Amino acid sequence: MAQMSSVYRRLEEGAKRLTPQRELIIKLFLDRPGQHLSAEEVHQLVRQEFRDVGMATVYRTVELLTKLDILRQIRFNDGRARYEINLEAANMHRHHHMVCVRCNRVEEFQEDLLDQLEDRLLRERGFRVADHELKFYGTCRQCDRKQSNMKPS
Amino acid sequence: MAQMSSVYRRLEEGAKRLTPQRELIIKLFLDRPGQHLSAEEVHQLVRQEFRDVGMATVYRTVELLTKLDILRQIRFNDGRARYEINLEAANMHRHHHMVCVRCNRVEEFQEDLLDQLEDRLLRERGFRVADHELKFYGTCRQCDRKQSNMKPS
DNA sequence: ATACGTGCAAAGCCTTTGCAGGTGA
DNA sequence: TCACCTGCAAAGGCTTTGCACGTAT
Repeated sequence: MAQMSSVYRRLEEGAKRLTPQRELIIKLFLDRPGQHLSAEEVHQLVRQEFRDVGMATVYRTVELLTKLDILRQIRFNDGRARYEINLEAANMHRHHHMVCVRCNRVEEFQEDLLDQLEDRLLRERGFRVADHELKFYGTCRQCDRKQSNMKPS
Repeated sequence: MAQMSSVYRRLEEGAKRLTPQRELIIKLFLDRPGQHLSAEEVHQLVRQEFRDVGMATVYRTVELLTKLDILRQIRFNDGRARYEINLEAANMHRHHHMVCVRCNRVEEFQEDLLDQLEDRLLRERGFRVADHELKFYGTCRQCDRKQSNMKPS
């Protein structure tokens, strides 16, 4: 798998070892492209295969992987950090998030629209964009329907 | 001041009292449009005029004001919540943020570009956007210059 | 041998909550 | 009076750190 070897390479370049714990955590994310796991969720999943992994290891690993650009940290407004695999480094398009404020599900969408905006920020404001983050909060289709269905009653 | 009376009205509609502490906190934000204060910063500022205000009051107040749409909660990636006055309710344009990853300064910009995107999300995905949030991370003009100046050395 | 990694427990932030006392309508 | 507010202290989450013990090179 091309993604895997790229991940390994980046670990080596960072002079870091590929331990079983790290490998498992990386696989977790590779198996779930587009999922946004909290440290605790990662911990639970890892434990299913490896009983005595500590939270500290999970935190240290996701921090490491984020520094190596293998993961990306996201924060929705629930106060806890979440992580997703950085597919951009694997030549995928950047994506953004739609957070349903009723069911808390997170959907994604692709968008290139921001490129022109970033150019403008550089020209007009001298701000050189390295990364961006776009989130929509609202109601997803299902929740929207439920709400409509309830109105007649 | 038109903004003030609108704020008072919203407090009353929420059946809430305008205590000295609350008034001070609101004024803090009105005096600093476009600043993003953490609870602790608010606490320090409030204390300059009112020695014995507790953190709990600050937290309870910003939570209340956020529910009343007087403030808006934002989270940059430093783990703590920040608050800014919601000028939209005072008929100002929505704005977004550019966070400089070197000096941590936060600049703002206006943007309407997202409207068409929101329309598309509704049509194509059934997602009804209520709120959105766009952040750019990068280097501001000053930090960018410093970096360029250092290269020759 | 030596630097790196790990689990555990403790400590550190930021934030929320319980409570007894105070305050405004 | 009575619901609302407050400060204080304690408790709650999430996250980081110290430490002694492993482990790969």
